[in-house]
Amino acid sequence: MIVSAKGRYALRVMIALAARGGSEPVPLKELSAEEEIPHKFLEQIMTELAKAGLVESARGKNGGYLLTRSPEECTAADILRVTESTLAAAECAGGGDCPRSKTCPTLPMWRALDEVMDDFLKKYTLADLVSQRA
Amino acid sequence: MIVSAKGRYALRVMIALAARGGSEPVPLKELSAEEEIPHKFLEQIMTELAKAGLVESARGKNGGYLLTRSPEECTAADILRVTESTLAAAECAGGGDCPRSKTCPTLPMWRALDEVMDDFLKKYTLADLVSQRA
DNA sequence: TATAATTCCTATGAATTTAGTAGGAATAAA
DNA sequence: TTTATTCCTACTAAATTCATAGGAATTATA
Repeated sequence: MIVSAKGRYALRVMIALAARGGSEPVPLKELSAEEEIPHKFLEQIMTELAKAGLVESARGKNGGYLLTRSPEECTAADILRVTESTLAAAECAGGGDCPRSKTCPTLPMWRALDEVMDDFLKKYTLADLVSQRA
Repeated sequence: MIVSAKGRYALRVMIALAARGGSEPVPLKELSAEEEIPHKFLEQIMTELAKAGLVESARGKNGGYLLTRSPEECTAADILRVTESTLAAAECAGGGDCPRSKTCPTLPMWRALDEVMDDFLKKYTLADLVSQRA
């Protein structure tokens, strides 16, 4: 049970963007260097974050990425929901497709765990996380 | 972020054993059929559970598996700790090996999430789970 | 003692997912 | 027109997950 590198990278990049606080787009190249994330991999991640509306991009020279919301209004849950194919603890938790779902003794637990995790991750905003930096 | 099939199988098998409540060893064959888990895969899982001391095995004819503790004293956390290679939300959470760990703004969150999940899973005993069955 | 039913052990393999790479087209500033 | 950037599509290597396979060791019982 683990958060993927993609998810961890996404979170770190978003924190880095929040820490800058600026209105100037930050080029991927800088983010990649700063956070030591492979350039092309980060490119894919930024694309997903942009599609989800968490960042916006500026193309061409002097382009880059910017947060679309204030750091107080963007949570770890928002970000991880984008990059993690599923945030569910067990895939069953979503699942209408499991034939056992009607009588499965573990399903309620998985559902409850999902909620606990989601509630937890919602409590951490980018603003909170930036202030954690040493 | 997901619990593996192995972990889900393990939990279900342990619940099935708890539901029987008996002192007769239950052969893997029955568990496999009842829970629709591939026989040879379940064999591996039972071996791990046995090594961890959660079940004991009886070899030879009329052999099988038995819980070593009462269902009230065995939690979902105990079981998943055995089968999930890591229960940690992010691998960093364990990590002395990450060079960022000293200043990483996300590490405290991952650690806290681990604790939340572990506390949650500790609250579910096999006795609780058996009583959830329809 | 033979037989049948079981666990134990070791190895292998297929499918999926994850993490990363590659090359170039489109866009925009200077 | 050059340069710096994002955008798009495809590919690939490695790891992990989910099994499968075959037979050895052990034990009850007829």
